[in-house]
Amino acid sequence: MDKIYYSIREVADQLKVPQSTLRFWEKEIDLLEPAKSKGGTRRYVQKDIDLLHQIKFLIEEQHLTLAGVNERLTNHREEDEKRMKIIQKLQSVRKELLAIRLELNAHEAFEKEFIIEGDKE
Amino acid sequence: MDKIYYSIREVADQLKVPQSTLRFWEKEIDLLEPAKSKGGTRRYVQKDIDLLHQIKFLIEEQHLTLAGVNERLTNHREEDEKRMKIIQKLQSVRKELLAIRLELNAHEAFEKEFIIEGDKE
DNA sequence: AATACCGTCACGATGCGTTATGGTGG
DNA sequence: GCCACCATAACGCATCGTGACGGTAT
Repeated sequence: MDKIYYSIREVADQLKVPQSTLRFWEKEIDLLEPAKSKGGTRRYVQKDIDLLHQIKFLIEEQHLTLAGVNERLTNHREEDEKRMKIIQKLQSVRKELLAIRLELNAHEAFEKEFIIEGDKE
Repeated sequence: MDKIYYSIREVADQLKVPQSTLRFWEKEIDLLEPAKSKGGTRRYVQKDIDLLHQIKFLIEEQHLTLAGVNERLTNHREEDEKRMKIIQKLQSVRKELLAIRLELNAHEAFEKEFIIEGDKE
C-alpha cells in the first residue's frame, strides 16, 4: 500500500498516461528526475508521483506548454515568496494592532480613574 | 495621437506581429472581436489593443496555449473578484484603523487636560 | 527463461501561425 | 485606378506525444 518505490508501469497506470509519455516528460521537464536502479530501471517515490500529478494538471487544466510547466515549476518558489511576504506584512500589522488595543485599554483604565460615572450606561 | 479607430496595419505594427496573426487570433479567441466597418474593414479601438497586448503576454510570457488564453480571459473575472474582495477587506480594515486613531487622539487630548506636563519632552 | 524496462528513432497528430489567391473597400 | 483590406484555404514548421525496435535488467 505505502511502498517506497513504484515502477514506471504502476505510475503510468495511476496517472492514466502511457509509459512513453512519462519518459518523454522526463526529457522535457528539468525537475522531473526519478531515481534509477543500478541497471537503469526507474524507481519512483511518492514525491515524483506528486510532481507528475502537478505536471499533468498544469498541462491539461491550466493549458500550459511544456516550456511553461518548466518555468512555472522552477519559478514557483518566487511566487510563493511573494505570497509569504504579504502574509508576513499582514501579520506584523496585526501585531501592531494588538499593541494598539492594549494601549487603548490602558487609556480607558486611566480615564476611569478620573471620570465619575458621567454617562448613562 | 489619441484617435478612436486604428487600422489593422497600425495595430500590427504596434504589437509587432503580422496582420495575419491578428486575424488568426481573432478566429481563436472568443473575446477578441474588433468592430468592423460596413465593408468589413476592422476598426480597432484602444480596448481591443489592450486586449491584444494581454493576449500576446499570456502567450509569450506565460506560455499559455490559445485554449489557455481563452479560458484565462473568460475565467479571469472570477480571480479579479477574489482580489477585489481582499482589497475591499483591507480597505475596510484601514478605515477602522483611521477611526481608531481618531479616537486615540481624542483620548490623548483628554489626558492632557488632567496631566500637568509630567515627562521630559 | 520470461517479463518488464531501457534508450532511440521514426512516425503522426495538433497547434500555431504564414503565405497565396482572388476579390472588395476606401 | 491604386493600395489596403477581406475571407478562405493550402501550406509549413514546431510541439507533443506514441509506438515499435533491439537490447538489457530483474
